[in-house]
Amino acid sequence: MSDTKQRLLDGAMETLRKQGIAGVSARNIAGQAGVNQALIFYHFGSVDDLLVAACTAATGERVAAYRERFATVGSLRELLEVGRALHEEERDLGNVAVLAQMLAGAQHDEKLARVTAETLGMWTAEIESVLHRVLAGSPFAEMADVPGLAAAISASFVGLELCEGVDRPGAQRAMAALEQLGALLEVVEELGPVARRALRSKVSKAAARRG
Amino acid sequence: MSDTKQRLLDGAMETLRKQGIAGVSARNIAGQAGVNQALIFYHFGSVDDLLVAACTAATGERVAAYRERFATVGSLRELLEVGRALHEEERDLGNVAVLAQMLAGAQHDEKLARVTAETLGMWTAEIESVLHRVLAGSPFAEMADVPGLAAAISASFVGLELCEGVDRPGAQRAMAALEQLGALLEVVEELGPVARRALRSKVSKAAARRG
DNA sequence: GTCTATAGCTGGATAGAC
DNA sequence: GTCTATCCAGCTATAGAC
Repeated sequence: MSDTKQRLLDGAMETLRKQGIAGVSARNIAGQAGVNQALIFYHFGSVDDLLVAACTAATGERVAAYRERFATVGSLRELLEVGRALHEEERDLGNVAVLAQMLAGAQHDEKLARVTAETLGMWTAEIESVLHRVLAGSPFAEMADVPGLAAAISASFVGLELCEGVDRPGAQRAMAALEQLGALLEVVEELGPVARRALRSKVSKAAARRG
Repeated sequence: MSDTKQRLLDGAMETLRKQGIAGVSARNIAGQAGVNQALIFYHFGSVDDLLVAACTAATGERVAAYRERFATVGSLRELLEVGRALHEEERDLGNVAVLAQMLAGAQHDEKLARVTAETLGMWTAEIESVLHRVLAGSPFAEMADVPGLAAAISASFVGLELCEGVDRPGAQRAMAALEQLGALLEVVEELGPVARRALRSKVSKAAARRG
């Protein structure tokens, strides 16, 4: 990978971070990367294609960096703790913001939508594998839709990041509330058989209502 | 309110809906509204100010329209059901998408950030008041941070909307998983005193860890 | 209040020198 | 591979006729 290509990939991410999807342009990215604007078209063909390439490359790196940390998680509470730490670090690095901006842009950009779905999928798959491990042998494992739960967690983090940008105290309170919910789930895991049966029945009924 | 001003307000929302925050421009909005582009500056001063005005006006209308429906909610499960119905309707109308685009734009636009925080706050306040009513007399009421929970629910809906744009099946599965979680909370509400004490203790410990 | 016209800028993208 | 120069479209915003 030539130095210029790498600088452009980094510059694209940095621009998305600092200026958002509305601020992405060939000139902004080239300025951030410290290279000539025309090189974007020489190396990547278009701004859109550079953005796609940059998102693909960046996410692979981040997920790999966190895989190790996810591997140490052994309970729901720990998952939420690691999740919060991860969210805070990634937020400070600006990476959750990048994903949020990608998602916003992807709503009206087919190519960006494809790569963003992949990016999101990488995180969700990581969360899902942790959930499977953490929920092994718990009453949830037999009734919960683990992939669905993983997707819900991903989505919530994205939403929290965006909300944090306009109301930081509110978002932090929301994160704390989700941790309370995690603590609650742990208690449910330790329920006796009667309550467990009632639980399963209720959840089944809810599933039936959805059809 | 003159017809032109109203057309511009509607046109701004419609543009945000159809083209996203990156597609917002005086020409796009005026085209959508079917009026001359220069009138934006005559009536609102700038595109940014029009956007702010439009968001303010539109949200007030939507929240008022749903207040009645929220008022009939009497349980957590019902809240999730109304929430899902509301989300589907608002999604089809494109209103959640508008909020998501506003949040994305607000990350790098001070004026938009202020009005978006207000918009988000209106929805969160509505959810919060329902939560207070629904949780009255339940074990949650004494320990849960209801405003935090309301903020978490708002944030999750925003995240789900964005994720739905790139992975609809995944987002729908996530929504279903959240409903399972709601069914679960209802069971917890019916716990006996022993489990309830254990629950409170766990949640307190989690709170202490957060410091 | 609404229009046309336009200034002045920034955008994507390309041609062609080196 | 990288640069300069440039085209043309689209952008915000204003001036001035009506």
